[in-house]
Amino acid sequence: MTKLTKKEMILHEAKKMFAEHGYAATIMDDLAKQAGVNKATIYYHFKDKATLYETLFFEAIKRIADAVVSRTDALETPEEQLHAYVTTFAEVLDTCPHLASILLRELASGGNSMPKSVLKQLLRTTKRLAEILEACAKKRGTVCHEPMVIQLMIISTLSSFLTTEPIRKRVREELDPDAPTMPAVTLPQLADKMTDMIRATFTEGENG
Amino acid sequence: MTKLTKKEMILHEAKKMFAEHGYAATIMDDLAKQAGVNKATIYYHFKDKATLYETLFFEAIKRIADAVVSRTDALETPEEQLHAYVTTFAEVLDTCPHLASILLRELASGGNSMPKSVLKQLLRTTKRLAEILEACAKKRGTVCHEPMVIQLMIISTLSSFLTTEPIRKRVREELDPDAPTMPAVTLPQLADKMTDMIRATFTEGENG
DNA sequence: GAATACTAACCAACCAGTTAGTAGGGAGCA
DNA sequence: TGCTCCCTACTAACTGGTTGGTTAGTATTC
Repeated sequence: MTKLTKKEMILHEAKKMFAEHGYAATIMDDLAKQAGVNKATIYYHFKDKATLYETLFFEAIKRIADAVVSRTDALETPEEQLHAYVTTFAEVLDTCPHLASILLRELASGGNSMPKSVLKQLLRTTKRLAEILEACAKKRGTVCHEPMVIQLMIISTLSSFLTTEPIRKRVREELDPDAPTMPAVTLPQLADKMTDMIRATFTEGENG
Repeated sequence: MTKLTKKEMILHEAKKMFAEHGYAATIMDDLAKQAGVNKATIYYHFKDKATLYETLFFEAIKRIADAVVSRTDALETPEEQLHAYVTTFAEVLDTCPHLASILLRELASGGNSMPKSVLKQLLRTTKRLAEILEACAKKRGTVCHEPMVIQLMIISTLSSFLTTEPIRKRVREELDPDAPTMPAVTLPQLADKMTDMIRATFTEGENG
């Protein structure tokens, strides 16, 4: 690993801290200390706390959107595309688990502090998923389910799976060592399982 | 609606504010103003900010756990129980949508600030779900899937459905009026759909 | 008179953001 | 080569508004 510049150190530590503590509870003095930098250096590189957050959030979400769109575009059948969609989402979240926390927090606050730029990237993925689901539905002669529900399900489930590892550990250690805290499931397995579940909503058929 | 006591007003407004802004960004002066109460009155009724949060969080989570356990206990078949489980979760969250935000935020932070008392209540529901899923699996001769994954999926999906209404509105208004922002789906419908999806994981069979 | 419910005013710590200034390196010039 | 000028990157120290929590005291009820 090559030595990081101070600006990179700030970005790196900020991602961690925003994920761990949330926007409000991330303190700029602490960030400076963590990054091994004078506080004013942060303000030299970034306008203010909000801008720093936006920069970070946008980069991460764009990485997901790009990956999801390009990976699904390369495939033929909508079923393969669906699988690639979920798996890619999972993979990118896994390489940047901080994003999972940040996303969940944004969901929690109803997107209060979600910049428009970020929302646009998110919408890119939603539209891609909508196309895929519609193609799936058409093929089987059923209706296309509301894609945003599926989208929400995918994001929130994958994200919370990643973020709750410490909770599950606490449950095992403090409360009940025999609790069903899914020791064996991995993220790719979860992605596969979710793909299956979504596919099943088509074969099950509509009863509503 | 009968007039609320000051203590009740504090609890009521606090729930709203913790949900909307999160723990750190909820300011006690603002809370006092919102509740129409002197700030010292809050500290007369509650030891400190953390205790207020705990009290509130515990009451809400206990309400869910009680409802889920008693409602599922009253039913015979595991399929009915599963449906009741999801539906009850959805109903209670719906009557107290603030809890959804708070839960998501706790998931996001890996349960950092989750009191043990709350965790215990949550574990009660997880164990109940594990029993139900095991019964489902036994009946069909398949394996019991990791119940905590299903639990996470249920909680995070229902919660984010409730909390993201403002985001979806923003998408429609600011970005794209034709975006697939699920205008027609209601919470009970979502609960039904999720029940179906979970059931499907049993009939689909194991391929791993 | 003692307990309960409440308040105005206060305080110390905290924290986002600023200021005024330094170190160092490169371009232009004699 | 030596000099000035400027620019980028960075810092120690400060500021002023904010915020969790306290205090000392009042009104009311039992």
